[in-house]
Amino acid sequence: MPSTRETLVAAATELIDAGGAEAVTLREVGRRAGVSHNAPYKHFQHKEALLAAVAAEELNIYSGLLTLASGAAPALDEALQHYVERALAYPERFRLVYRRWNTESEELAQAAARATRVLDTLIAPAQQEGLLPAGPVEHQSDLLRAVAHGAIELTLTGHLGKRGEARTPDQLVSEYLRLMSTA
Amino acid sequence: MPSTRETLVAAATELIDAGGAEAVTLREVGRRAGVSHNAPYKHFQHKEALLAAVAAEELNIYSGLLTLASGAAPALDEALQHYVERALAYPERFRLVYRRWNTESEELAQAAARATRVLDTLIAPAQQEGLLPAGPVEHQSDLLRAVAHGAIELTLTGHLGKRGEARTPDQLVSEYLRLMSTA
DNA sequence: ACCTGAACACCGTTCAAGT
DNA sequence: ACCTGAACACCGTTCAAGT
Repeated sequence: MPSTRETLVAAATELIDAGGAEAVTLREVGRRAGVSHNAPYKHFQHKEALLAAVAAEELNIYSGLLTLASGAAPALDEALQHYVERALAYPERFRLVYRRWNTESEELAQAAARATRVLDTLIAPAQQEGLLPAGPVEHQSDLLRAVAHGAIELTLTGHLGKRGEARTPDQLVSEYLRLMSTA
Repeated sequence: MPSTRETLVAAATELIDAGGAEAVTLREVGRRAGVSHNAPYKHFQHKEALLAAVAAEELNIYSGLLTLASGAAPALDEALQHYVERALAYPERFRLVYRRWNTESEELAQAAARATRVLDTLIAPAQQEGLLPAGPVEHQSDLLRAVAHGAIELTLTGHLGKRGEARTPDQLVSEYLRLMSTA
């Protein structure tokens, strides 16, 4: 049976999926977990720390998707498709992960470092195949993250496709890769 | 002398600049404007409508920057630099503009449509000079917006440059344009 | 070590009442 | 037409007290 802490994280995740991070109240989390409205304080320093735990969990899932796409060295485009797919499946978790973090969380910092590392690892092989331009891995990695993040975020907030053509983030990422490729 | 409505918008903008949209309370807005805590309801339907007014104002400034960069037909890169500069100068307004809007605001919808139109206008000339790939204007426009938005947002939230190299959004946008250019 | 219930200082929003 | 003050139903957080 799950610990109270796990139950609290699960309840918070439910609320996030249903209405976003702003819909999370410790009182409702407590209610769903079957504890009092301030039991969370025995497991987390404050509300922000509970949210950080949810964010770290989701971020680690992203890292996993970028890793195991096809065993050892997943193709970059395939890995990115999985990432975008996950973001659109759990949009409110995505937005939580990329919020400005108001609290210091070792767990979250490590998850972020891992995700960055995992993506970086996919860059060099793609460059060797001519799928991405040459140059510092960090540059290609940052640009790729900017495109993917911007496409997802603008779609989720409804700021893309105001002209009615309804382009999806994965189409944008694919097009980016196509334009960058010399292969 | 400014109307009460203008005073309220100014007070809200101050609070946003100081602490982000979440730091805005109608009670503090009223205090700064020298009115009661629910006077805002005589000018705005609810808090979200007040925030929408601030967002529309800033969005129109973006459109202006993209337009008048050099009179008639500003260079794309120059226009984008001004846009990025503005976003970094008023980061909390930027984040407000690109929030998901929870309220229907005609003012805001028009401001957004104008901004989209203005950016689209810059694309075709850039394509003719070989600065951007050929193809539908909407495609290049969406990609460009994704890169710029992602670069700015990831920087503001502290999710870029975890490796310590501290690349700025305008560097990323410049690099994007450089890689896309065939001129 | 973990949890509860009352309390505190806030919120956004509504409403009756004033000018 | 515009504003006020009291009230309502919420919050996050703290604290003394219980097991």
